[in-house]
Amino acid sequence: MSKASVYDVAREAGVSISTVSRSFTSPEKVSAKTRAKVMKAAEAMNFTVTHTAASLKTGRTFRAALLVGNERLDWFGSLVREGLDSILHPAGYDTSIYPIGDSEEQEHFFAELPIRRNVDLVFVSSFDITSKETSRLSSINVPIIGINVESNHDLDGSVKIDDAKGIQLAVNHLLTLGHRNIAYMHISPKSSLHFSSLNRLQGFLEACRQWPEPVKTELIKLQPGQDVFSSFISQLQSMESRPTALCCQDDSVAIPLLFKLNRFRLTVPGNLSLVGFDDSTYADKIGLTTIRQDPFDLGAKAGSLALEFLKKTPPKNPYITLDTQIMIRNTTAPIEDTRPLDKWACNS
Amino acid sequence: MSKASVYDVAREAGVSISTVSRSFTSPEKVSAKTRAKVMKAAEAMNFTVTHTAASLKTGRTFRAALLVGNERLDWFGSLVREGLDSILHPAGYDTSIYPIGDSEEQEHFFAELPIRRNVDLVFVSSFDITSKETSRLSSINVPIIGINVESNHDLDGSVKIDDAKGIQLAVNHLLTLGHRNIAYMHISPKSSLHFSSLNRLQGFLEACRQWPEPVKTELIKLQPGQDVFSSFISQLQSMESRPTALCCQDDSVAIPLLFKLNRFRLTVPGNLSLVGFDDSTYADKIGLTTIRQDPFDLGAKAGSLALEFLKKTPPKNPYITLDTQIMIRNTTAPIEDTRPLDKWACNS
DNA sequence: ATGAAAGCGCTAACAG
DNA sequence: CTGTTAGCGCTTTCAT
Repeated sequence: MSKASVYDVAREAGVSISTVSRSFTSPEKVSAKTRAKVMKAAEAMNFTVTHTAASLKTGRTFRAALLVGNERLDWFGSLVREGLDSILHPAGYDTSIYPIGDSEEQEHFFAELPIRRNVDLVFVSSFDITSKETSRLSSINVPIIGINVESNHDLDGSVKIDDAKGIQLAVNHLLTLGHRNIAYMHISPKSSLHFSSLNRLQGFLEACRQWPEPVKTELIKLQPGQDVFSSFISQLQSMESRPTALCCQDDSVAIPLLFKLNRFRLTVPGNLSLVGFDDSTYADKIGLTTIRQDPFDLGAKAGSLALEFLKKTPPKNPYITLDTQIMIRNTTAPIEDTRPLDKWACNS
Repeated sequence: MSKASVYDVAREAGVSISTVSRSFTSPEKVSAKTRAKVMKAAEAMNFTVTHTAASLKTGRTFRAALLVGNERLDWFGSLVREGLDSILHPAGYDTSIYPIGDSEEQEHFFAELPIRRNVDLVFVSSFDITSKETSRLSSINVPIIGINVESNHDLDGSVKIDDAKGIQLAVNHLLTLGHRNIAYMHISPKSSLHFSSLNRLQGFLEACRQWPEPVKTELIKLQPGQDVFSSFISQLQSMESRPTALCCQDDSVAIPLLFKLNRFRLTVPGNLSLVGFDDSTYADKIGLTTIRQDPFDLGAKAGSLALEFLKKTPPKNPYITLDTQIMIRNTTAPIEDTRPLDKWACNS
């Protein structure tokens, strides 16, 4: 039976209910002997503290909400979640996901704010939340931590990476290898106007511009759902000069492309140096040079940050930017090793 | 302020707290006019029902626990979670993950059963739980649903796929294409003795055996972390005859292998037909023939099942097996199109 | 249809 | 160190 309450345990152990309660919540306030008695009785009766009842008294729910966009939780989202949980769960917090998807759903959520008084902590992960919404969110009076969101406005804390700096790592690697004609492939921003895509694109352009020698850049747009390889080959035709290197917005475009290139005998890095972004699934096994970010760590850092707020010792700097790192593997090579791209692009 | 309670709303609306409560929990028991008043006041004061307080009275926590192994939540796990949430969240349930990892953690969890009286629903997803544990779990007296677990013992319901049947689909496809020498590549079971790997392996063997003509089979073992391609090539050397087709335990071994094969100019399906399992990330974009399962659906079905139990209308058949499907793409071809494997395998 | 009142199971003063 | 007591915010009979 799962019906034992503090009263039952108290009776069984021959103590008062407060002693039972204390044995669980602040063991140091109970003599070892008494506690032992209590614990024994509790065990025998399969007693467990009911969180919901405790919440009522303490005002803490030990719940956290993770707000995400309604896209399928991808590589990034799942890892963020895990990182968060890795910190929060041991601290006694349960995290649930609140998908804030289409704008109707979103409107409803922010109007009702169903999490008000039901969570102690709110995390907002990389979705396009307006500042009006954040400010409304802040009315629930619990710490709000952003994970990979653009602005820190009305956020108690945030953890993010510097996308522009990341792509700069990629560009500089290519420039150092001697490449002077570099393309950037990205998903058409009209459909997914996530700021981090924008930052990567701008970071790419900026990094090329800053190089002392002239660097030629080409932009390749991808419609969502469109075949990466076909788009690449098609848009190559209309370029006046062919790039020797290609930066991709993220691994999820680089990997299928790399795959098709291999399949159609276009060698990488022989014909083209290729860089991804994320260091996500398969990047390592496949040998893709890419920019590494660690979503698990983003989540974990966000969790720790949040816990600090709860301790009433507000962290000195609650706005964290994590470093990215370039993982140099087998898809980039010096320009000397690269045959001119136009040798093959036209008749493929 | 987030402090409005039923009392505040009652005062504001000029009604009793019971009326406020009823307006939210059973609106039909309140006259439309009164309800309107209540709702207006509630809105004005940003009132939201506090779940924890409600739980205390109703005995329902509106929480669910998803027990998983401690491996990183992968493609499968994340999708199961999402599917579960897609049903449970709209029904008012919050799901949190309880990683039951190393055996110490596991022991502690099952000894303490910290979720007792704290969740209304328990899901157990694909990890190796012993029947003793399941039975202990069932002592908490809430519906327990298995997702992709082997035995239904002590489980109120379960949702799974038939792994053996799935791999059979793959084998029969290859046999129909004329292949009579088929290899199976799997991760060494000593490290991950998940039953579904075992079922796939056995299903493979069984399917080959059942074919009216003699079929030669080869088993290729993979140590976790070991390079797939190197293992493949190495073990090929010691085979007396070379397979023309290869079934992989799952896409996560097929994809890197396919990639390396392409890179090293070993054509698929020209030299070898290749089949994966899962239809996971990139399988589609890359054109991998594979067996499709839908973890999202597994989760969703599990969620619906659980909800039925809560309605006190136990579903007639709570043990569901979902179908798998073969996705025929570009990595399999008739035997006539396949050059003998030994033409290239030895000098690569 | 509405209100009064009694807890749900726990924690946290406050006493002793 | 331990016990008594008063709620936390809600739901739910039971009256009216």
